[in-house]
Amino acid sequence: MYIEVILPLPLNGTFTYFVPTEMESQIMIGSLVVVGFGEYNKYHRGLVLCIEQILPSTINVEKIKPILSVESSRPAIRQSQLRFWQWISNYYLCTLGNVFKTALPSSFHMKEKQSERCKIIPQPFSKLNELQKKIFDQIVENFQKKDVCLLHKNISLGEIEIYIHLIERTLKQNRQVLYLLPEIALTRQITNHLKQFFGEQLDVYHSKVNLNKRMEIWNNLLSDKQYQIILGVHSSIFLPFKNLGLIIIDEEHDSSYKQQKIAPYYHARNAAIVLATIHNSKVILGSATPSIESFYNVQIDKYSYINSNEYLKKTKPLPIISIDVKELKRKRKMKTIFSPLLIEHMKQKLKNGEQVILFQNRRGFAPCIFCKACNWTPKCHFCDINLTYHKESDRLTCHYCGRNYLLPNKCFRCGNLNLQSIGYGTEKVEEEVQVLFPGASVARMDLDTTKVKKSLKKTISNFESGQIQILIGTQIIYKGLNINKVGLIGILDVDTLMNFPDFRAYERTYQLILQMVEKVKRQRTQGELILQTSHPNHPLIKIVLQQNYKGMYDMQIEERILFKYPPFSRLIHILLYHKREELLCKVSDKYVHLLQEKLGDRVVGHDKPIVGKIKGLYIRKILLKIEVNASSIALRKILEGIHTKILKTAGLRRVIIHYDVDPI
DNA sequence: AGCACGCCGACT
DNA sequence: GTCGGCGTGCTC
Ligand SMILES: [Zn+2]
Ligand SMILES: [Zn+2]
Repeated sequence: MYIEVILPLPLNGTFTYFVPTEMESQIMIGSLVVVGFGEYNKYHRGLVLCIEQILPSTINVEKIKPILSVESSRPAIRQSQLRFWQWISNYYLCTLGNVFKTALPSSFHMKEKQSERCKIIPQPFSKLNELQKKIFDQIVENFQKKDVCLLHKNISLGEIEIYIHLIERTLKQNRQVLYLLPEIALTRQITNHLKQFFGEQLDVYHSKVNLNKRMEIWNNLLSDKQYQIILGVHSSIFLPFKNLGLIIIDEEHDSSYKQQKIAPYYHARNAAIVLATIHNSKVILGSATPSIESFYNVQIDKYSYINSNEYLKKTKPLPIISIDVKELKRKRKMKTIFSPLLIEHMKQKLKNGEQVILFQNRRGFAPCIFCKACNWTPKCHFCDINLTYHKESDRLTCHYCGRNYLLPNKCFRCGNLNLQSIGYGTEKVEEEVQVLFPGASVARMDLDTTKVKKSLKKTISNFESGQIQILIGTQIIYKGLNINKVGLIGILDVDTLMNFPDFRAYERTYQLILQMVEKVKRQRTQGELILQTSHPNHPLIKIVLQQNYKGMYDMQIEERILFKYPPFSRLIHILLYHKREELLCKVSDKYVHLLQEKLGDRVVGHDKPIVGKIKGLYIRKILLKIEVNASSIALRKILEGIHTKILKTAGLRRVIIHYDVDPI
């Protein structure tokens, strides 16, 4: 007996192995086998894709090796999952081996915590209030017509109660539920809440859950033992569900849903919607700031829509103040990075016993230092980027490769001793706060402070208990920080957020600020937001001040139409990496040429990305804009053809090629 | 991807 | 002489 297996490698196609007679009875399609691969017979786990009694004539008999053992005779995946894998591999332009590798719980990350297993007696469901009931009924009604419903959340809605009732309804129909969240840090609260009602029926699945537990969840789902609820992050879309009835995708706008590290670079929200069609399942997308894409799908009647704001009586909007720092600088009133008004409000809030959060999405002390005489700036030797000065470690650090450098005492180019810094990160904010508010207890929360074990948890609990008065942080403050006595959030530099060179920058900025607004509104304390910007009259700032989602959408959708950006096209980034820049340019030109032959003006451009070199590899980026209704299989064939052509060309073997479909 | 083999320049 | 970077072939 011979079998074709998928191996967890970025190689196209399957590999043929021989099955010794004594193992034949254990082999089924979907079984897991252990095989030796390559000259050293490296052990790999393989998935049986098909079984043959006779050897296919295309392969040399002598090459064929026997399998070493059967790891799992029972199929490890369901038939429907294979179709899903195939879709992922075609759409996200990767091999089935890539999908196989990410889909199965791997024993790679061995550092795990013990999962606590406490018996909980399920409580009766709490009753929905009038509004929640209304929305629940509306969702159920919408599901009759459309499979996907976008729920535009509002803080006073209490959507979790609605979700709980929808879950219960689905379980009653003997169908499974997948509840997706963008980040592990957000699962804890929801777990605790859901456990109260669903007890053992709920399982949590993500990479911090220990491997045994993950295997147990996988096997339980395979053996039809119970109908259950899975709460998890992106990877849980690969679990062997038998019969999904509902997928809840909460915070659907969050870009963490997009896998960035290894192929397949899938978007879990979009993939989950495809998974839902395979299962004939319903989908709820929840967000207070829906993504442009999802809201557009509402406009074209693909998704149904419920705006909870329409059901609620108008509450007083949270005060947001914008401060014109350009004007203040001109009048020389910006003595620090804080405007006088911000300082005034901070003093007031602290006097009231309230807390203050200062947001600056940049860690370190200064993002760039330069020579006053000749403008020289220290750069990373391996990356094309300025080094960030970190005062605490007194080093220059590259944020792309992590290398540290000693601080130069003079300019390397002209020897001048006068080195200055421009811009500011959280460390500098912290320092200035300590000068301005000498008595206050101040903490900083960024990648550098949270790298230390348990320090994130400690800072969070110290802040929540009120011991910390002023918290300075990067985006990390979104991770599981509950606030209840915050009187003021100051966004110190809205301009860098807005001016980020990406067509989604305005959408992101809006979402980031309005998510803060939602956080502040959730608490009893009346809070406010202060935005420091140089463009107080910018349309986006005005829209943010009005807290006008539709305004943001209208403004953005116009731009998307004009420049044919998503949702009016599909973007694909082809990223080329190589050590030598000249060679890379040549490949890039050739690649573009070959692409243009087949795809014409869908090849929009190729250039150096903002950071043109990372970890010693130069980078070129080719941008494709593809029609939304184009066949991904046809496209895959074209790209595959060009890919092999390039790699077969003499001298270009070592070029690394990555496809990023629907890049974020 | 990851490994071995073989080629060529450069360094003790 | 030999070490190491780099191109190439190959994995059932
Ligand atoms: Zn200089
Ligand atoms: Zn670097």
